[in-house]
Amino acid sequence: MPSKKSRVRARNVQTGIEIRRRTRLELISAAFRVFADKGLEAPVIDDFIVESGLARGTFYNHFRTREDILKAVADELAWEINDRILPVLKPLKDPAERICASLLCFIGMAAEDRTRGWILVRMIPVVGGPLNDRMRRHARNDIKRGVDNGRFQIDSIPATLDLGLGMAAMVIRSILAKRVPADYSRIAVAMFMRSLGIDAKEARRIAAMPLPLLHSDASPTHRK
Amino acid sequence: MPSKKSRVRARNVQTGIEIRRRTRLELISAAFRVFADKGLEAPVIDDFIVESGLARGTFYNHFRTREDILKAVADELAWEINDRILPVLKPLKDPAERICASLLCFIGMAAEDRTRGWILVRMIPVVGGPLNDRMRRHARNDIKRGVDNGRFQIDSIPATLDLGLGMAAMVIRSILAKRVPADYSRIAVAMFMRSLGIDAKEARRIAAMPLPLLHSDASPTHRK
Amino acid sequence: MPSKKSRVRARNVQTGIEIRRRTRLELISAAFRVFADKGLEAPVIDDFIVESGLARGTFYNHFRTREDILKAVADELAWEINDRILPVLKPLKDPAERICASLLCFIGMAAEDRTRGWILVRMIPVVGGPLNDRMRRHARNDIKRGVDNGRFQIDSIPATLDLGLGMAAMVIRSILAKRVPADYSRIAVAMFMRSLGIDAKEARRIAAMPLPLLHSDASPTHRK
Amino acid sequence: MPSKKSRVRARNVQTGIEIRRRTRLELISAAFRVFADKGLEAPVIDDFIVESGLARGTFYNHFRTREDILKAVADELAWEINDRILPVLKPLKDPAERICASLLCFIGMAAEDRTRGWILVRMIPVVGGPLNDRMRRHARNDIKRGVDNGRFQIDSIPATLDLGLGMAAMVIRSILAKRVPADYSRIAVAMFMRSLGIDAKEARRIAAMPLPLLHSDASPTHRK
DNA sequence: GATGAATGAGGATTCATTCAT
DNA sequence: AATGAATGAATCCTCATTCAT
Repeated sequence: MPSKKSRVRARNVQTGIEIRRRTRLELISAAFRVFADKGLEAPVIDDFIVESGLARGTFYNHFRTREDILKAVADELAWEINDRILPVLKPLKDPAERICASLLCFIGMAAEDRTRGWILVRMIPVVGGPLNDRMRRHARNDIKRGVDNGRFQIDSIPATLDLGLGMAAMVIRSILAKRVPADYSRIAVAMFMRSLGIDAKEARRIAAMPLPLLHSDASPTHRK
Repeated sequence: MPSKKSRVRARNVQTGIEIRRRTRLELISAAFRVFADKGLEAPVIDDFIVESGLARGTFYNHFRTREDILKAVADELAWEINDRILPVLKPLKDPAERICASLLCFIGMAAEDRTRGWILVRMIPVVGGPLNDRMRRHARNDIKRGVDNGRFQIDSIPATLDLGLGMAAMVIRSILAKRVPADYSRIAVAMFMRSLGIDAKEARRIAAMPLPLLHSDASPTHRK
Repeated sequence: MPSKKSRVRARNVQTGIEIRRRTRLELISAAFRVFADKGLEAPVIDDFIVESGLARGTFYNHFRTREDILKAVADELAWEINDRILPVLKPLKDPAERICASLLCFIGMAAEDRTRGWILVRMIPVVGGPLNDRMRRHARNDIKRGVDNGRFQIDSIPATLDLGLGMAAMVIRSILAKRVPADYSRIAVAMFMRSLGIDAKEARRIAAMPLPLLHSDASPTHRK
Repeated sequence: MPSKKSRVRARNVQTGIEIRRRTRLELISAAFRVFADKGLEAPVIDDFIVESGLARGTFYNHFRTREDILKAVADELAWEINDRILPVLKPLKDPAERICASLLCFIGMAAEDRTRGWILVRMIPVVGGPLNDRMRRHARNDIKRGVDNGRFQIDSIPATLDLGLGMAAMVIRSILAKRVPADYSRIAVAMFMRSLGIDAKEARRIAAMPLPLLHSDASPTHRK
């Protein structure tokens, strides 16, 4: 049985770790806003400090460079997106439907929050693929299963990813920068489905699937 | 009839403009070499000055920031690319072939020179469309003609551009960053053709067209 | 009788001189606006060039330094002010009235045009006395005559000038910067008259003299 | 009762603030010496850094421009002047004597040190009134009391301030720039007193009051 | 005489990083 | 762990001046 002293010690350590975690999250969230505001290259470490209201030294207690914190922000983002996409994918079996749903959710989430959207637009060409390993695994699996069961006819999985991601980045960009029709993302995703070998009619049908919180279904939050 | 004075004046101005143009070009060309050498982020304005052999003030007479001169380099690049694509397009009548050739040439030229490639990858999401008006006009015309003569079935021209450009950017990126097969760009472009409604076999056939100086045909210069 | 040739030559020279004079005036007038806008120290030569629309070299054909053109502007100003004050003084014999009228006109002209006003406020402490010799001569003469005929009792002419000029500068400043009553300058000048030995009632009477275009009589042009 | 942690924290913050204050004062004092040495316009930021022995970045942590630090120096000066004037005023009850003493001390201190003098001459038209709130309060109170007890007959308090400050600025300027008699400031202040309604003889009597360290009593430091 | 392109010394400014508290 | 003052190398930028046309 642990002594009283060691229990107190444990709680203190616990609290310390907890505080540290929170400080870290505050820095990440501030950095998120800063990157959204100024792009991925312009920000200087001072911007993160000012936005977070924390001290200069605190930043260096958690991150060493701008690149470091950008990575943390991107990671945070990828997890958020995963968390929103997975429940939607759960009931879907057809690889075509799963990929379509993933892309629509992805685009939808980006369009729903300008900050998040611009970070993604700027990050996709930098990262050059799905934002984290979990996403990458899911994408590859779905594509492979579609190929295996004859739903897709494609010559290269990397090329498929390039096409899908490139499309997504440009569509998000268009939604953020221009006036586009409400079903713009569905049109673009349907086109992409055809490049996998799905015929036009079927592609349109799939891309019309009902989804929570899509750009096409609800007017996006337009915060600057 | 212009007076002697005004003629002299005109010549002086002309000469001035000519000198200015040349200086500007020299700066742009030096900047291109610098970007090639150090990447897109590292260079400082001093690098452009040293490389060009011109004066510090001269740089500021022509550009205000690093971003500024990068944009000028990209613009110059767009014109070069146009100049390379147009002769290739000349003999082609079929809109599908024309679009395919444009994309292949574009990707090919980008892949052929790492500097050029990274500049393009970086500029595409910034510009959000064809890199200059001439390119944009050509692209739109070909798509429209394809739609009119029944070659393409698409629901949105902007979505088509987003798909094509996004694909191009990511493919260039993959060629520059990863090991990809020699015919990678042809595979990706063929996929894109299918999203326009071209059937798979035909798409592959078109994408296999012979072209001068393509990534598939000549190994790219791999300077870092 | 001059030959035709020499007459043409004469006209040309005449025209040349005329053009030069006009260019010079244009530079001075541009500088006037610039000094008013940015103060006496901030402007750089480029500001004069941009404001005038003339060429860099042209500036150097007429002036060598910023100090040079400031002097020219001040001179121009002094002449303008003289030209407005002298006709007003002409009918006045009493030195008290003459000095009062001079100060009121001076303040009035400064208040009437913000540009002119701020230049004067900024110049008075720099010049430290009447703006040019003609003004200085007039002021001294009037003070001396007032002393000689017993109208003024003062112990020092320089101190009198310091008091008058200092008052004028601060009053102009107040009119330009704060809300002051319409007869503010008349109140201040009346106070100044008392320091010369004029009794209060008389001072107020004199300071109430009718004058053309005074801040107290007509609402000033408030151009920025 | 504050926890040990918060007490430690408080001390740390306290110490930080203390250090910051000291650094700031060191910069201001170095700047004063630099202004004394080179005049008000010539110094460049590097001069302040070298003179203070602090780092370049430290300057920018406290001030943004040369004008900024000049203002800080002037402010410091205003406090010093207050501190010198107040003990002199203490025994004086008569508002006329108090105002007279204030002006004489003010002019005297300015004349006593060229740097201080030129800074004041330059700041007065910029600030347009007493240099800080304490001075302003004192001046207004004395004027009001003089009006209330019938010692002064004036029509406007702001005009009185304009007259007094304008006079002081120009008198300081004259003392610094020209050869003037030893009792110059007393003559000018006596004139000013008359404009408040004090009769000539009384004005001269008051202005002759004995004062410590006046221009008339000690020859000023004439460093350029 | 007017023009405006180029020049480069001189000075201003930033910002990643350290470190005592 | 958090803080924030100080640091100074690296970099940016201005602007008076020249000079060929």
